[in-house]
Amino acid sequence: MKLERVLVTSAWPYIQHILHLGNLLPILSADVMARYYRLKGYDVLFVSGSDVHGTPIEVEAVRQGISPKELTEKNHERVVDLFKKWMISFDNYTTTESPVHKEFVMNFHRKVAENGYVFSQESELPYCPKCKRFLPDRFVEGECPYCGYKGARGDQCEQCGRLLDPTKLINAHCSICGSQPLFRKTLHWYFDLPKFADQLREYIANNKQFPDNARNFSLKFIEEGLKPRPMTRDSDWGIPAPFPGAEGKTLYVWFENVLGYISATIEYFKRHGDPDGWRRFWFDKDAKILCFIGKDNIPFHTIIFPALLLATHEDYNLPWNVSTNEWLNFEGQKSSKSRKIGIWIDEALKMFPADYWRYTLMANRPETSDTNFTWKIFLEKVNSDLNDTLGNFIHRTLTFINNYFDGEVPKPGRLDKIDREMLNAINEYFRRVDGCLSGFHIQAATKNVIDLAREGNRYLNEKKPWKTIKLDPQSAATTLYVSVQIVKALSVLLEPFIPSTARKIREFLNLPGKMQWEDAIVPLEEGHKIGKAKPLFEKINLSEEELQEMLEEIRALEEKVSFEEFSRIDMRVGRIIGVERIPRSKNLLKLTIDVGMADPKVAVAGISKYYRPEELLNRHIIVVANLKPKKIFGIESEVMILAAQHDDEIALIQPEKPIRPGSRVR
RNA sequence: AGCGGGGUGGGGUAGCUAGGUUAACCCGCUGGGCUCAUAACCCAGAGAUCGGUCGUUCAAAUCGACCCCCCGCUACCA
Repeated sequence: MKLERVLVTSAWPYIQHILHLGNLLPILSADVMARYYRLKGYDVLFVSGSDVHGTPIEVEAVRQGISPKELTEKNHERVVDLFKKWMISFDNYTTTESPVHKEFVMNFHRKVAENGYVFSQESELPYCPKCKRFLPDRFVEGECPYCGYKGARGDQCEQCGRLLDPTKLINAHCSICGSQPLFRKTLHWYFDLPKFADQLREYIANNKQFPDNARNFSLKFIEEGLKPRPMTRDSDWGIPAPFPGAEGKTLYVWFENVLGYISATIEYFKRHGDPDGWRRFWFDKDAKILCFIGKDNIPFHTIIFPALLLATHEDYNLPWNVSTNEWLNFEGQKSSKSRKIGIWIDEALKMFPADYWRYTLMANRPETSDTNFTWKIFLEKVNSDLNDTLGNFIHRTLTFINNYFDGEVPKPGRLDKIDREMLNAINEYFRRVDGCLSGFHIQAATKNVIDLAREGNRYLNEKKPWKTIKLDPQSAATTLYVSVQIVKALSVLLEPFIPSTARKIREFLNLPGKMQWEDAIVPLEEGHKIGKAKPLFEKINLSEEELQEMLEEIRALEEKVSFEEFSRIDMRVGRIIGVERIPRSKNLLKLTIDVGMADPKVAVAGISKYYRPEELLNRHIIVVANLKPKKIFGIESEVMILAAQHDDEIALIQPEKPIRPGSRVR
């Protein structure tokens, strides 16, 4: 049998902020599908990355008073960590600053230009003399010349809806600093999109997978007439435009971030010592490119990206499907960082485990229309679906087997009609979930998984093994044999959606961590020993209001450390009385530090690249004295020394004059 | 303004592309059952003529026209 090959991608998030739950939808959807395909044994690669270029990021960096590089490196690191906690199974999550990406993009566009699809043209654009930058239309604000609305943006008036031009605004000002923009002539490079109209129309019309929202939108878009698209920006932060005469210009983000799908594939295979491996995904005609995006990204994925690929004349695979989700609103309103509407992915995990959110988001995934996240829905999904229906079914089944059958899958007796129907139903639900997922109906797939657990509960109630165990033990054995097969199926079927929980169930069942999709319907054998079950979920006994308060408390904590919290950190002056290198480590020193107590304390510090042992001896430094001890390289590190770090440079924090070791720092 | 999507029992979500059995499912509500299990589980019932009007048809939630309302997009908010 030929191995199916799928490249799963999710839109590259802008990371001027941490993402909110809505931003996570395409990523989470892609993860569900990537996990599903891996279980099916397909050759899968799941890639994405942080989009670190673009004006919103520059503006946010200015606001925070740091460079775009600093801002995006900081956020990228946080986001990578968060995706791990959300169990997003990326094979490669990179950034648009990756050298592989930059090099690939520049070569790519050189080719596109050589093929004659790029031309330059002069235009007058708004320029802010104070910010020293050209302003994208939406960063120019002023009075609408039609309706007089004061907050109109240069691209459109939000009041009357008319399309505007920054030159038309009355009292135009820069939305960043408020000063009056000048109009300056500048040369830009354009991508000759109209040349691809026919090919694109055919590509979109013939694509059977595209969801209706993506197809209709795109066809309409082409019908209305494609226009050449500006590819360059007057900005330093970005990828240099590789066109002759375009020195000092960078590529507009939408002409490089979508190419990240390719460069991230290249980067992955480079790292794995197979530099040509990426071609199997991008050129072999049986490989499929599957993109997950939010609906605002449709034209970039169905029009611009395919057109760019066509412009190379290299026969790249075009996206096989662009699975597009609608918006997730929060209690009826759009998520907004500034107005603090919505839930951010770091906050969410401080409230509840990732699986609670993953399930709620996928069970309520906006597929045909915008949906709402409300605390009411969250409570319903977690308490009712996960805890009561799913969790309790698994718990009652496994507990029964432990209590009455010594923890062994019982030997079934003669199967009656109900038993046979139940076993058939497992296969039926397996097929349904499989069908839903292969058609990208993720919401329906979650429903069918939970429905299987519901069937299980119904079956148990009908068979009443707690009665038959006394009157007809063989019947009880049969019932639990059947029930545990449902649990087995669930332990696989749940994997794409709530992987941590699925893994826990397999641990209860003494099954390996890695399974195949088809294993869901392979019965556990009689006599198979299972473990003790514990509740999989915890019911949330909070009201909607209390949940909102909990979120706000978490948010408040994030912003400010209370004095009490700060006071818990016991910082002391210490004197270094012993230094030794730790063998086999690259950068570790074992420091013995006098902190004013009878016994000196040990700190393992990663500073041997920066300081020689003799430089450190007898120095007064600052330590955190009440840190939880941690073993590093087999040595118990009891305290932590403080140092400032910038890039590859570090500086130890020292008291400004000698003071008795053990003195408190506050 | 144009375009796209949507308006389905009290709340939520399917169904509509290929019109046709009693409009499905979850939550909630009412009544009952069970006691293995996580105050869980199961059964039964009430509750919508599918935004409105007109039309096509033997037959429309499903197709068409018009209208009302909501959301999104319109090229730098998933």
